Amino acid sequence: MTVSRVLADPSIVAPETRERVMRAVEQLGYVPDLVAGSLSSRRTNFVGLILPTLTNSNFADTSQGLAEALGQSYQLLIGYTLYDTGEEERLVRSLLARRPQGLVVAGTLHTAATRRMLMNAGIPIVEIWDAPSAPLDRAVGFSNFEAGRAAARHLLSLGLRRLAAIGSEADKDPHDARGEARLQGFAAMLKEEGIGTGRILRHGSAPVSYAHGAAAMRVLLKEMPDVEGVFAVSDGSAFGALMECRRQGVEVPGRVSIMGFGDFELGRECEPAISTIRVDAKGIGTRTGLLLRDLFEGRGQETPPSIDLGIEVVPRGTTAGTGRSHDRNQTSSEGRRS
Amino acid sequence: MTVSRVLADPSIVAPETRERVMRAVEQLGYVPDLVAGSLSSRRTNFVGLILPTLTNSNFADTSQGLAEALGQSYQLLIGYTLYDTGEEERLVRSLLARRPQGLVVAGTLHTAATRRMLMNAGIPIVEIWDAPSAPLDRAVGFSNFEAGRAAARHLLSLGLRRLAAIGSEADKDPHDARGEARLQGFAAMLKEEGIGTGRILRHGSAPVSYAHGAAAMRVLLKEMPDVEGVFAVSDGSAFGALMECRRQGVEVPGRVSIMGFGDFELGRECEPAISTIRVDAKGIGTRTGLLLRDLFEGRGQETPPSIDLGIEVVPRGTTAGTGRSHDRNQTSSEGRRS
DNA sequence: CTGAAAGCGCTTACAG
DNA sequence: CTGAAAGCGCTTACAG
Repeated sequence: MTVSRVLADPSIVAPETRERVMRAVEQLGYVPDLVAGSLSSRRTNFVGLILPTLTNSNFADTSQGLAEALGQSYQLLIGYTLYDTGEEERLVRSLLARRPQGLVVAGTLHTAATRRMLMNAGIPIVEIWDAPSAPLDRAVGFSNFEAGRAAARHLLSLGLRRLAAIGSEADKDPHDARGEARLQGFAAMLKEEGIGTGRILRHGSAPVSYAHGAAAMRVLLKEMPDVEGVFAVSDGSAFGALMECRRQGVEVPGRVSIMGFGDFELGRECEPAISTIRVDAKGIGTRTGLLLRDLFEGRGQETPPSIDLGIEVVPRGTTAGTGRSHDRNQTSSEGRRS
Repeated sequence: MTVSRVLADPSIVAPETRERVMRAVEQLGYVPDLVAGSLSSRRTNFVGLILPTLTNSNFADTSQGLAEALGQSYQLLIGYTLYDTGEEERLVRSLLARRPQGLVVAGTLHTAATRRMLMNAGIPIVEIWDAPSAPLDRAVGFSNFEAGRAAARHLLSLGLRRLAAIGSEADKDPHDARGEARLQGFAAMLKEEGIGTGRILRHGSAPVSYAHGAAAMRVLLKEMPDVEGVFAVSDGSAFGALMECRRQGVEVPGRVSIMGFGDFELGRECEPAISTIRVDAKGIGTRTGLLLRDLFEGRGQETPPSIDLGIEVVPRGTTAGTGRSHDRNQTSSEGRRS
């Protein structure tokens, strides 16, 4: 028990004893067993993290941010759902069995059993990558619906009128609820402007990436050859669409403007650079980590349950005006909302 | 203890008792505490995974493969080193404290303390993403040196002679030992062919990605304007180099051929598609997972300590011959080695 | 087939 | 400032 004290807080042990213990630890290569420690102290220092996939630079950034903000004393327990609600339920159950002190979920959060388990877990639950007004417990994110609206508003502000959006199928099981919210925001904005809903193309299943964007663009160019502006629900998909245009000799942004989402490094480094909606992916992780540490230490009760980190429109090389812009709305940025 | 039996193996409990237990479990929402279970059974069912970074699609693929092969009963404990050996040591120590049953390391594996801890851990250690002839314990990967040689051989076979390779600085801490091995293999091949070592440009620090490739290419085009072929140590870097060429109006592959490494989805979907060296990133994870399960169950002792999954040259749109190809070596594939 | 006992390796009070 | 005792919630033999 004295060893335990030396390792936990050396200052409360007499210098001479401390030295003796340290020497023994060194010689034996003693590494304390945190499994036993966790059981005894009822603190595992685990934080569970549930993501749809890790092959998405945004989610990778979020988990890096979370790991950094939690610091060395907490260990992340990561699981992937592949956008499947059944898999998510299995994952929540097995993570909870490890007795994490908090659970961070960017999954689809669907089955009733999942919700019940989360509610009854007795630990802080943080839903990330969306900012619902009434989260299960807490939320850190932004409004995906607003992101879709902002994309539409930007394309409209350039004078473009024949618009489309590409995402994945919404009513199947793997499915991407956040991407769907962006599509709906996009359609809603067009409706507000009284120009129909545009063409909302739900193609293939989540997760969407390069190949998805290329395939969807191929379909779109065939069925709507005069399309002027396209919003893809992720930068990966936007990149695929851009490459498909290049293959078909369709000029971007000359003939069609393309707008992505997520501000991936890929889009910044691409030539032309991809116009996008920036979200602070790493910041979502960092903010979540800080919130959890507060909650673990009994602080943070006054933090609002839903934290909205906002979005920002970033116009770059893949969008351009038609010349006939009769724009009422010239803003290129949503700014920060909270 | 009967509850424990029902949950572990229902068949050994009388049907009636079993039913009673199941009903109670259901009603109470009982989730067994694996922390206590682990301590008692001395099996945590944890597998530690140490990666340089998750923001690299290859490593993300490897971890997905590993997770799938290990299956539901094992939980991955993931840590990032950011290519820093000190961070790696800290990570190994804290992972070992969780008493994993196996440890998978794609880190840089540098400090003496790290090696000592790994040797004394008493669990299977699998080094991945390289296949050294004498691993610490076991290894699953391929030869990075051979990958570099293969890249050089491919560029030479196209008749290109003014060659260069771009990677990151080798003698600092963060540094990428596997990327460096590729550079050295590249230089070695050129030497074998008696045409010097080419220009080996070690620029910036690991990890290398899009922006790195662009910056390195900028430097290279300035100091070696007549360069004919470039090997980048990752497809991310190759993509950045390709974009930089486009910005500067340098035709690829017309004026300069570019070759990457890793066969990222990005390179396949890019236009022109990036010539690369394919490694089976997900397969490395899968193979490692299967090996670990064998070892956990007392099998797999006869498996060779070092498993080489081989590499394959994949010529695509960013490399083309000069016309003056006096190639002795037309092979476009390394095939599978073991 | 089921239950009582011991113990996994720590931490947390509690004495001294 | 340091040590002896109890206990965290399971699993593993061992009896019955």
